[in-house]
Amino acid sequence: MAASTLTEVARLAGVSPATASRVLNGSARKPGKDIADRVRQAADSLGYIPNAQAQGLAKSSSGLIGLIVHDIADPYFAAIARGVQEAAREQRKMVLLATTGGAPAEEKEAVAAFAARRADSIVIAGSRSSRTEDQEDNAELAAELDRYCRNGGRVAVVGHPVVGASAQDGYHVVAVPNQELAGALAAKLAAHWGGDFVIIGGPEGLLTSDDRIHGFQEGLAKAGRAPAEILRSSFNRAGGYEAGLKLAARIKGGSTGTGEPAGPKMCIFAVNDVMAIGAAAALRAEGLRIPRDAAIAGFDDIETLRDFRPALSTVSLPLEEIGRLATRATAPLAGDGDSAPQPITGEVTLRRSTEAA
Amino acid sequence: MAASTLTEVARLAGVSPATASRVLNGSARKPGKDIADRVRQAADSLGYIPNAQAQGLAKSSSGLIGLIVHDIADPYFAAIARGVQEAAREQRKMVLLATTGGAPAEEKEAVAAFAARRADSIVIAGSRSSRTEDQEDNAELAAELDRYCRNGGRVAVVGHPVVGASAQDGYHVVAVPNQELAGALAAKLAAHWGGDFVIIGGPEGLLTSDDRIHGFQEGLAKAGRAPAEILRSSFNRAGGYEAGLKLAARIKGGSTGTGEPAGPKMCIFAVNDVMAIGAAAALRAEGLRIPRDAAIAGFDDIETLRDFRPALSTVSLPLEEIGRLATRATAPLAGDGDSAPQPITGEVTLRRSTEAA
DNA sequence: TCGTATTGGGAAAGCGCATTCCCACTTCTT
DNA sequence: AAGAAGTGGGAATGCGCTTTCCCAATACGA
Repeated sequence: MAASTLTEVARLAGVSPATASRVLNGSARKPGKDIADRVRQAADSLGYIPNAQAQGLAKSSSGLIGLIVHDIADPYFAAIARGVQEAAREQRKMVLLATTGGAPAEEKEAVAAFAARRADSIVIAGSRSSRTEDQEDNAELAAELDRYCRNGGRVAVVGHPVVGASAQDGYHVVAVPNQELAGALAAKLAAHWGGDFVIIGGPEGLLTSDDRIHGFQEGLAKAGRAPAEILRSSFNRAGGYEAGLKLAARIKGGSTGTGEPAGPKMCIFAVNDVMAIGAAAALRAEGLRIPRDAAIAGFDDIETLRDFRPALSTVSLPLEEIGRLATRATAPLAGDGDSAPQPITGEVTLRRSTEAA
Repeated sequence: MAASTLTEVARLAGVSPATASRVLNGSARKPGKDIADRVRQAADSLGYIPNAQAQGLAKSSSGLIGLIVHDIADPYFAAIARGVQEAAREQRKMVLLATTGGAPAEEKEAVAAFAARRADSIVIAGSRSSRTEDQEDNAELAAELDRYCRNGGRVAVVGHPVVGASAQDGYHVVAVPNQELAGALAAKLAAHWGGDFVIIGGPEGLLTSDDRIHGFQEGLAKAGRAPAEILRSSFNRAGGYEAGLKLAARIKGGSTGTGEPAGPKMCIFAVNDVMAIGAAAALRAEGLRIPRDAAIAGFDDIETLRDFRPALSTVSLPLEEIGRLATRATAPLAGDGDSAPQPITGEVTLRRSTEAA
């Protein structure tokens, strides 16, 4: 038994497919009440479910929102995804998910796939890369997005515009003030932390990471502090752990042999919470304690990580809201309010992990 | 400028649409090399992207996999989603996401929506409910799934079969041995824990929760221990916290006033990690320490929570693998190996949180 | 009363593609 | 060398739906 079609419903109800279509799937013209009832009854006696593909083909709009993330299991993206999902529901659309690991080439594929499915809009989350090795892929991604936009697609990207994408109609950027916030964090930290600062960053060229590093250094400078040393590693827990190990060795190297590290305590800023947690784990594994032996701060304020002890100082970002806003920005009706910059604000949240002993 | 169509490509290449279709979108018949090249060239000079909707309509299959979860931001589901996503990629399909908060009525909606989009298969993660209030919705969900299956859809459900769904062709269940594992956890815990056990469970009728509770009690019984008291609350962190507060009061109630709780220490089993973390946070907020004042164990071994201190004893579940297997089970080719039960195995993982002082 | 709007339903033409059938042509077979 | 088998391309149909256009029937004003 194949799914029943509109035509079958129409036949059962004794009307034309056109009429059936009009009553079942919202149309401007509303057929008479009696006829409508007959059709509706026929429809659910047959268990009719409209074929969205056919509908999409006919009115060239699919009711789909494409979401591109690096990794859906990363709580950062998961939180954004929840927001997107919520907004999608408001718009009565479904979300199509693509995970790319952050590679521009994959992102381009995803955009093409979304375009193929005639997704009404695309939301791209996740850091952009400005590495030279990604340059070509970025260009292709930009081209793909361009074409998608020109064909009436709407796209919103979280954080930075795609490198090389021309600002276009239907192209929105939800700007996240990474730099400012990192600066604010540095300022607050500098206010009651006398020691050196070290930054654990992602690979060079990861815009989000670079912005946060940059902002942090700026904040330090404004506070009259020397710039922090920068350790680069991968943008995830493993990267944080690895960097943490290095720092632990250094901290212990200055030890006086009493088991107590010597020298001024170090304050570590990891460019995201997950890395910070990794670094903290490494320190702990090396027998160091936080904040006794070193302070540590992250960025994002991931919900799942809030129960971590010592509580992590970080910058709270309204991730879910970001997802929601990005999605709403792509809603057709949002267009008239035009590209009013929806301002995302975060908040420096100091907790136990950076308390001076 | 609208997206270019196959016909336009064909015209540019000077061939018929049929030929163009054959060369561009895999067909059994391969046109001559020279013609193929011409077509391909025309295609990418026009930036042709096949319209997946039209393709789907024509061959009635969409290349879509529907995934139903309670909440994508819950790390449990996020992990499963990652597995699904991976498997989908293997099958060169995209995943369509629906979040339902666990309500059977919403799940039914989601299935209908997936059916409308002609998703090739549906993966349902998340606990089933057997509550009487959900009975009706469950029946409707089952009916919807039934219909979907009869129309050639394939579905896999993680954990328990949907209540009332008839075992059918194309209907797979990825069974998770919650009960056995909970029993094994109880056994191990009982082996070196003399005090009382308390279970923090989800609402009654949540099958996953009930199974874990049941299995735990069984394990206790086999070890010759009295059954544990059961506290019910919601299946998330907040629920765990709430229950933890109650338990904290109880623990402190027995206090001798020295700040040290008196009486035999209590071992808490929360039916999932997130609840366990919530409970632990509550105890800590009340000034209690783990495992000094109480032991606590969870279930799932959520990756993000592994850095939590004291390290949480739990049952490791291969969440990602579960998602992968569920998705693969719905792959057409997986059908010939028939419904060979893919056995999921977990592992009791004892860590610091249940160490006797 | 006739003629003009207006309403309400049906017929038909796509939407963009896959695919079946058909036809012209080449390559073996005996 | 003539017919059979095979090859490679095009015409046409249909997937299930929306929508424009058309037509009959009713409503209205003069």
